[in-house]
Amino acid sequence: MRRSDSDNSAAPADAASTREKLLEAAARLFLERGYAATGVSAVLAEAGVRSGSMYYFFKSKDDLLVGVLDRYLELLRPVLIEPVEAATADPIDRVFTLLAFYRHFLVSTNCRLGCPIGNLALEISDTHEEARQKVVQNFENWCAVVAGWLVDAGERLPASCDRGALSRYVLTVMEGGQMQAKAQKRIEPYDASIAGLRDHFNRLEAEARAEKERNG
Amino acid sequence: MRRSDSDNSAAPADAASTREKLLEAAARLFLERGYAATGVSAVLAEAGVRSGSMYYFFKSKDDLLVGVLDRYLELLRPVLIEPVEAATADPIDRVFTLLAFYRHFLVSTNCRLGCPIGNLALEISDTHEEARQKVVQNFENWCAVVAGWLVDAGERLPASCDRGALSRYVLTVMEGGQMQAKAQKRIEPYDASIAGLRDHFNRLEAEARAEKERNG
DNA sequence: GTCTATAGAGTGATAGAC
DNA sequence: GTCTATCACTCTATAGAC
Repeated sequence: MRRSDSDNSAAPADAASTREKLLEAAARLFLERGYAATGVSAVLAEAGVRSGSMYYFFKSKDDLLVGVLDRYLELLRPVLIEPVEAATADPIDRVFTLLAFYRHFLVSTNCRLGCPIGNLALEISDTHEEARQKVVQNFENWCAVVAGWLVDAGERLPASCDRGALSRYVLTVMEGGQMQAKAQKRIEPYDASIAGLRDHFNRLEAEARAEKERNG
Repeated sequence: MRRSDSDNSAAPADAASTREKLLEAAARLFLERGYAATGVSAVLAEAGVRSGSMYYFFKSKDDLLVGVLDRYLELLRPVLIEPVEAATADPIDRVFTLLAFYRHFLVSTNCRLGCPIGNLALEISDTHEEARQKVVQNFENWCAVVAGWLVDAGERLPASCDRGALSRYVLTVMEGGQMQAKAQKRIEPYDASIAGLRDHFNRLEAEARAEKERNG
């Protein structure tokens, strides 16, 4: 399957690179300005790509959005989860290390941007069905990882504590905290939200310890 | 100041009504489609008003957005707080009655729309400064009311518990829960979020009771 | 696969008569 | 205060040469 000899059609050059540049530019602009407020022409300018090329890879602006959300699905583990697991061994600490990663991103952008998935979730869920499903998948995968850590925490959480439900609660607090940080352009609301969650975890861990003592 | 005799200029007819219709239409459409995705012409059609009239009351689309957020500031007490306080006397229960009001709104729209303020918060905070400040004011007023209830709860919460911080945490959970409900088009994620918060409150109340016992 | 050129509809906003 | 008409621009998307 060499393409160098008699393949005189569609010479791919670096096809991946063009597609990549479009996804990267679109992701950045959708995050900075929102989906509807970002014109295709802005994506093209940012990517240094011409209209014809974009519509070769993506059949519409909507399709580009779906591509961006697919990219986020791919990036979850290498960009977020693996660094967290490498940095932190303790399963409960991993949850808060993950939340600290988001904090770092917030601070490094002066709290202007917020969560890429969360922003799109609210903007497009009711009007772009395919993209909405990708948002849900992003949330699901995120929660599955966190739920795994909570399962790893074993007896450090009460036996009655539903790990899946708690992982979704962690997402709730993370997104709610980022929303307020973005609105206020200050990190404090995010920190306060995580502190609230930390307090909740402390109480869950205390209950688990008491449980353990009672049972010998 | 009668306007019926020699006032041959700018006969106000029902000026308020036109402005009102525009705000109502804009609020509905911004909620259903988002700010950027809503054209001025759609607002005009929905309100049954012509372009010239709109630009008499609002100097730009942005200005209309600010007007909508001002309207939400006005509506907080009559539409949300007063009904909650009328329905529920217990200060801590009032918090969860308020959260149940949002649940009702979510369910009644099949979880399609979410929180009007939260949606706009993420869409416009980074690009529309004046509107962003109105969003912040909406959040502040909401939290001030909730914080007041938490203060009313007195010794039912631990002495060390910061009521203002807790009110913001309640907002965090409410917004994060609505985001997931909207993304999934199901009420369950919202209910699970509120259940998580309820569990946290239960533990805070338990600690307050233990505190009280210790101190006589 | 990439380019240019452009279609065709829609955008926010304004002017000026009434 | 409301109306019509319209400007100047941007939007997404496509056609067809290379």
